[in-house]
Amino acid sequence: MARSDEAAAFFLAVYSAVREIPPGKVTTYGHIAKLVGTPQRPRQVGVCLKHLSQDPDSRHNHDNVPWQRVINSKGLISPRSQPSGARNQAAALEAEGVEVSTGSLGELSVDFSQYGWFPRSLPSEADEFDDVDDEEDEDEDEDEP
DNA sequence: CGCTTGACCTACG
DNA sequence: ACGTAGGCCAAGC
Repeated sequence: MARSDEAAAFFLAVYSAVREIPPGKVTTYGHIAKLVGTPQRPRQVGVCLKHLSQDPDSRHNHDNVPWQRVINSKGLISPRSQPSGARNQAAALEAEGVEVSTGSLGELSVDFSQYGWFPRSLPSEADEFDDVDDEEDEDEDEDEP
């Protein structure tokens, strides 16, 4: 198995995981990284999405992968380098029905307690989350020794 | 062909 | 609660 294939598999895994995110919900890069089996490589997830947005001809693009539903662990949208991208992502999230709060510095924050999609119980994703009532469905089908 | 940056996260001080 | 440090891999220069 060549490393290139591994990388490609990682890309596909990320796209697949992101695609699993239901509309109106958001998740973090770290969570996606865990879902793909690489909890120690959240950056690559972002890299995948970045290339994804510039790959309209590829099998995976904006229309196929809801990259906008992926944000950082702080509950804030990564400003990439310019607020344009983050702002666009926020707009897309709002279009999905996700409420995005804008800070004075132009920071876009999303409430995980409301729109956070987290299959399987994950450790402290955020800090200030005491009670999270179950509302969505949950599936467990993997194998973890 | 090698160094730097980056849509990040967790842990430690 | 915030700042710093370490890790990890790919794309860009």
